[in-house]
Amino acid sequence: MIELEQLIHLIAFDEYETLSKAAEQLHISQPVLTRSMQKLEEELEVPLFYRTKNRIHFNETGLLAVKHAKRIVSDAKDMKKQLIEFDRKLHTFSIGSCAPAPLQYLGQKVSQSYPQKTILTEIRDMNVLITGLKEKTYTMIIMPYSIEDEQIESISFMKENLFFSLPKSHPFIHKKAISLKEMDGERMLLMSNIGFWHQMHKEKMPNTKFLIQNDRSVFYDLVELSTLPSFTSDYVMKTEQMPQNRVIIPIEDEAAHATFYCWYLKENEVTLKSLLYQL
Amino acid sequence: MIELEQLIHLIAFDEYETLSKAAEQLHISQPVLTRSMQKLEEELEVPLFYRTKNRIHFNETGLLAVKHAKRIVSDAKDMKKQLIEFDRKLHTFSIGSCAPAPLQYLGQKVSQSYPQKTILTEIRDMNVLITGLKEKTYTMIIMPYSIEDEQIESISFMKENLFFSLPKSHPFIHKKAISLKEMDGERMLLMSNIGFWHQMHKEKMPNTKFLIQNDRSVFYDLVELSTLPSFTSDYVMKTEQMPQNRVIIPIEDEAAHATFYCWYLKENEVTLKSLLYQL
DNA sequence: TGTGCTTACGCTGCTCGTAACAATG
DNA sequence: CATTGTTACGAGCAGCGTAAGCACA
Repeated sequence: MIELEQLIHLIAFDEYETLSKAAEQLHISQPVLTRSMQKLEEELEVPLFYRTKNRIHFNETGLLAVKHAKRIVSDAKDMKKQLIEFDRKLHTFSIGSCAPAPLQYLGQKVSQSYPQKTILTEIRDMNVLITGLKEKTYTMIIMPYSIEDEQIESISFMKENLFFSLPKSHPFIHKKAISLKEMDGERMLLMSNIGFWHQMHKEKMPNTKFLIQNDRSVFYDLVELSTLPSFTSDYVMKTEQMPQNRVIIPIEDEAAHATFYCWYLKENEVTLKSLLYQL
Repeated sequence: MIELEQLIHLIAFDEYETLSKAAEQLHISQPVLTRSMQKLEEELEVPLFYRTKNRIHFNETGLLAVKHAKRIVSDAKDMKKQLIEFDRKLHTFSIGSCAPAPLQYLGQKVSQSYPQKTILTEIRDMNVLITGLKEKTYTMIIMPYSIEDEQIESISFMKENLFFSLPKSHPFIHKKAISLKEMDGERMLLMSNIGFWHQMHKEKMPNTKFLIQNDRSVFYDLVELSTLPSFTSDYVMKTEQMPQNRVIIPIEDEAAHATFYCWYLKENEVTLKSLLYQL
């Protein structure tokens, strides 16, 4: 059987035009190349070169052989790449989410249920998530509504309710609840990367100027030191310390109350059983 | 780089299910297979097997690896086959003809012009010839009419005229010429494998019973020893000895006079120059 | 106890690089 | 005489098979 190494030599000779140069590029001695090509011809049982005493170049069969060789060698390299990628996916639990809170929660649960797996989490637009789930980029996605179709199953696993976080100087601090519309028109602090909540804010509060913060600690500093209103949620309040100088007021709108669902492919139900049991 | 041999081992293990059986089939010792598979895993940088102390079988990645391996190995084997076939075609001058006489003539010319080439000659139906020329099964074909299109060029190179060969007892022996129609209705001796002439005979002499002979020497014996009419041609008479007891009469019909043309692909014009010059 | 995989070990022979040689321009 | 390809030669080690070890049914 021919060897891949011989094919690599062949391709190098095609590229560098003389055996000497090819040998140099391959970091082998030139006689090795001579023999390698001789042996390849023997094994293929066809001549691949025209030879004169100190010059060698491809004949037509040789040129055809190069084409085959390139394909085979690239296939072999592809094989390695694809297997590594496949193996990586086997050991990765990939979660895509429409919002940060349920992602954080689910991430914890997954790392408990599958301690040997790498966990990969992302916040993305909902249409991207659905495509990704079907294409198996994601093992599981988190969505704010449920589904049940031929491929996909879903279960609810947490709720999140938004609140206004107002400075004590704010005129609304004595209200029992406030609507988004009532608050619209001010300037507000807002974290970036909050998934579908961001879209909701833009829609329901079109006249508000959101001062978007990428850095979590900067955001909290500003909440503490400024009189700008901001949002918070019951999940955030459970997991993070609240500043003292703020009044928390419920939001009336339906849109500020989300129920989150895990979506997963039915074909993965068995593998996911232990996790689903936890939720 | 992985080796094709390792992939062959992998495929054998897939087929025979235990290393021992695969090793036996491959005519190698079993430890060689153990090491070969270990090394393959190392080089691919992924585990391919589940192992217990005395049992080994594929994991999911391994099954995928087998698929890749099968493709690569079969490609490598294909490479050899295709190169051999390509090389063979390079050294073969293949002629297809509609009739035997011009084929014999052209065959001689070709073997003079390309003494290093293998010459392959066939008599086939004309539509088969044309397809074969386009598909490069034939280097050149011989047809009874000319052509000139985008791909194909043709030149005339010989004529052949048929004659009746009659026993001296035949009533027509004093005629200057006879038509096919006049002779129709008798029994006649005919060689097989005479290409398009056969079709012509059947069309122009529908009431004649042709006694077809496969063996050339039997045909000549019958011509000599029987009183059955037969055909001959100016080309045949030039190259073969004529029996004494026969009278040769020209045939009137156009259909009994053929001009033969070499057809070849324009792209081959350069390669064929020395031959074309001879014709 | 037989089957199957892995590891240990020693030997063979393959393949490497160096060197010498031949041809070419 | 610099460049290139082929052949000769000796050394090193890669990979082979045998044998021993270990687990399992």
